[in-house]
Formats: sequence, structure tokens, C-alpha cells
Amino acid sequence: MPSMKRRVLKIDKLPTVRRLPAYLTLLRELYLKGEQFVSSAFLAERMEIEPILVRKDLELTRINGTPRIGYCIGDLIKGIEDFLGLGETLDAFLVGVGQFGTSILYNRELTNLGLRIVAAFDKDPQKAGALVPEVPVFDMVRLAELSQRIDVGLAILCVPPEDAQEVTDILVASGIKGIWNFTSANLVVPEDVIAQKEDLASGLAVLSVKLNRIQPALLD
Amino acid sequence: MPSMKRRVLKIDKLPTVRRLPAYLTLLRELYLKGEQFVSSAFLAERMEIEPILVRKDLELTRINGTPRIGYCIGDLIKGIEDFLGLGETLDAFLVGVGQFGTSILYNRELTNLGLRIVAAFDKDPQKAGALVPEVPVFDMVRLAELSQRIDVGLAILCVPPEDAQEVTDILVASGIKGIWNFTSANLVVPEDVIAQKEDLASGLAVLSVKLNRIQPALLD
DNA sequence: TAGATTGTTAATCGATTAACAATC
DNA sequence: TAGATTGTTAATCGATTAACAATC
Repeated sequence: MPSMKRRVLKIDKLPTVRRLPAYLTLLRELYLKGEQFVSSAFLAERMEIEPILVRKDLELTRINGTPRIGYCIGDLIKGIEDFLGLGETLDAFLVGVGQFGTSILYNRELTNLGLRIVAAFDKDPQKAGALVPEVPVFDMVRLAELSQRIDVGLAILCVPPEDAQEVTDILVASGIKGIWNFTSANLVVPEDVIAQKEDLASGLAVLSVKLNRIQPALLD
Repeated sequence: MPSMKRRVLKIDKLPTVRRLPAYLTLLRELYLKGEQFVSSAFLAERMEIEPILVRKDLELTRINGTPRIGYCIGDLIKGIEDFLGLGETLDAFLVGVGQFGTSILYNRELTNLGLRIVAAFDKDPQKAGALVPEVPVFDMVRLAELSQRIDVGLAILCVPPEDAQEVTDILVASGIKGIWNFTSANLVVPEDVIAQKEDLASGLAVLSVKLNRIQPALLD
């Protein structure tokens, strides 16, 4: 048996996949306005990328456009939804009902991407029993028990970083397959579990560098 | 005058810049534990990337390591802070004190990256007058006036997408230079204003694709 | 000294962009 | 038909990885 060191799961065309939700939001808007067709040039303008990149991206959905006319918006929406697996909803637990966790519970955009949070957990027993907004909140002590009983593939981690590994271990023990990690902790998980870290700070770093680049010399 | 079409500001070594905050968090932890030196192999393991990539990343800070010993943690911290311009704080307005906006007001990690939110705004007059957690909240009608008076470089946009462009126009008119856009709206701004869109949905899309890839055939 | 780890230089890989033929 | 827009094939660019010499 060869030693397998495939740590991080590489996915094909990652930048394209990242852009798909933005296409989807935009296309759904156009669809609601009654538009039928759209050109790569139009999408490119809105997304602030190049038209050729739009065409390359859309290639991934297997939807073909028509020269002179563009792409059928309905087909594209369906194509992206299929690619992202929005046929069925993605059931999830959310752990850590603080400010950030709560904002996720209310986030409509994620719902529109098929996310359905079926239960939330918090250490604070005061929070248990509530519905936020319509998701039941349980005491954290019930996490092990309930994650055994309810079969969800995904957990969204919004606890303080110092609790992150402990919660992760419970989730992993109960057979969870994916963890969306909004903490700053670097989680340790078995090979067959996907832990994806989401990092708001990285966005601020980029913005900060851009701002400094624009006004390079306030000291002159 | 040549027509300038430099729409999106390209920044050098973007993936590296994105990773810098994670390095910084990790290094500060080690520093607090009393560690003095760290190897690229150690950082790589924690960040789940390759050691050579760590060395390449750290190159950007101009800090040199020592063969056999590694990098001086204090120097690295200082080097990253300098690169990101953490010498001075980054003053910002936050617009939209909903669930998500509130979570940003409480976010410690962003504070640790030098972000200082000096005022928040909301359409709901009920929210005005409060301190969340210690940031004064104003009625949105005062945005134009106050952004004229107070000089901040950055605004954090957490309003509903349908209000995003309107708020943006006010901010731009008052001379803001950067907008951190957490709405799903594609903003229109003048060339000299940086609007950076942050998109939680893109992370979910990636995770969703990864999960489908792992369990490719539940239908068999 | 011997050996571990950095830093440098080159190779590879993948994403974006360019050019243009195909097609409606 | 003429012209606009797609889709394909090739070129470029930049990020990651590999190889290895330098060095403590």
C-alpha cells in the first residue's frame, strides 16, 4: 500500500467554481426581469472580468451559447445549479450561535445556494430552546447525541477559536464529512473529512494592500 | 490622453497576501507561548501547504531565516505587520447594522489586523444612538454629513443588496477611497475608488463541489 | 564536521488572455 | 449577405513545486 499524502483536496477549476455563485445571482436577477438571453460581454462588464473569461467559465456548465444571440439565461441558471448540485439541499449543523453564527442563520444568499441549516448548537444554555430565525438551537452538550441521530453532511463552525478543535472532534466522531471553518483555528481532521477554512481577514489584507498601493506616498 | 481601461486593480502576489493574516495569527500564538524560532516545515504543516511555498511567501516580507534554525518569530511578525501597513490603524465606517454588520463590529480578528470602525450607520432610526459594542451607531440620513466631516479611507458595506449602490454613491461623493462590499450587488464606482467584493457564497460553492466529489455515487 | 534548513534558480502546472475560425 | 458573438486553439502569465547549492 503506497503511503498516501494527498492532504488537501485539489479541485479542478477552483477560480471558476468560486465565480459561479456570482453568475447565478446575476442571472437569476436578469431572469426575474424577464430577460431571455445574455452575452458574455454583458456578464463580463457586471463581474468586472474579461468576456473571454466568462465564456471559459460557462464552458464548465456544458451550456452552449448561440453566436449573435448569446446564452439562454434559463439554461445557464439550470446548468450552474446542476453543477453545484443544487438539485438537493445541503443539510448542515451550525455550531456557535454568536454574532457571526447568527448572521449565517439569517443569510439568504446561502439559502439560495441550497444550504439548509437543520439545527444549531451553543455552549450557552440560555440560548437553547430558541428558534433563530426558524432553526432550533440546542445546548452544546447535545451535539454528540444529535449528530449521531441526524444525518447531515456538513457543519458550520462559528465558535471561538479555542473551542474549535474540541467541537471538530465531536463532529468527526459522529461521522460528519465536511466542516466549514469560520474560526481562525487550523483544524486537524482525518483524511476523509474536508475542513475548509474561511478567512475574512484575508480579504482585509488584500484591501489594505490595495489602499496603500493607491496612495503610496502620504509622507512626501 | 490615452484611454485608460485599467478597471480592476491587480495586486502582486495576491495568493501570498491572502495567506499573510493566517501566518500572522499563527505566529502571534507561537510568540505568546514563548517560542523564538520556527521552521518553514512547521508553518507548512499547520497551514496545510508545502514548506517551499511558505519560504516563498515569507520572501515577500523581506525577512530572512537562518539555515538549521528557521525564522525568528518576532521578526516575521514585525515583517508581516509592516507589509500589511499595520503601523497605523485603518479607520472605517460600517454601513448596515444588521446581523452580519453587527458580527463585523464584534470581530476581534479584524481588529487584530488594524481595522478600527469609528462609526456605524443604519436606516432603522431605532438603532441610532446605541453603541455596538463600543462603536456609535448613527441614522443613515447622517451618512453624507458625517462622512464629509470625518476622514476615513474605508467603508464596510453590510446593507441589503438593493440599497448597496445608493449607499455607495453617497460614500463616493464624500471622498471614500475603498469599499469592502459584503453585499451580493455588483457596485459601480469611479476608477479611483476600490470596491472589493467579499462573497461567502463562493466558499460554499467550493465546499459543495468538494463534498460531491468525495461521495460521487450515492446513486449506485 | 555533518546534517538540517534556508534561499535561489529552474521546471511545471494551471489560469487567463489573445487570435481567429465557425456560425447564426 | 454582413456582422456580431460564440467556441476553439494557441500564447502568455503567474503561482506552485522541484532541485540543489549555500550556510549555519
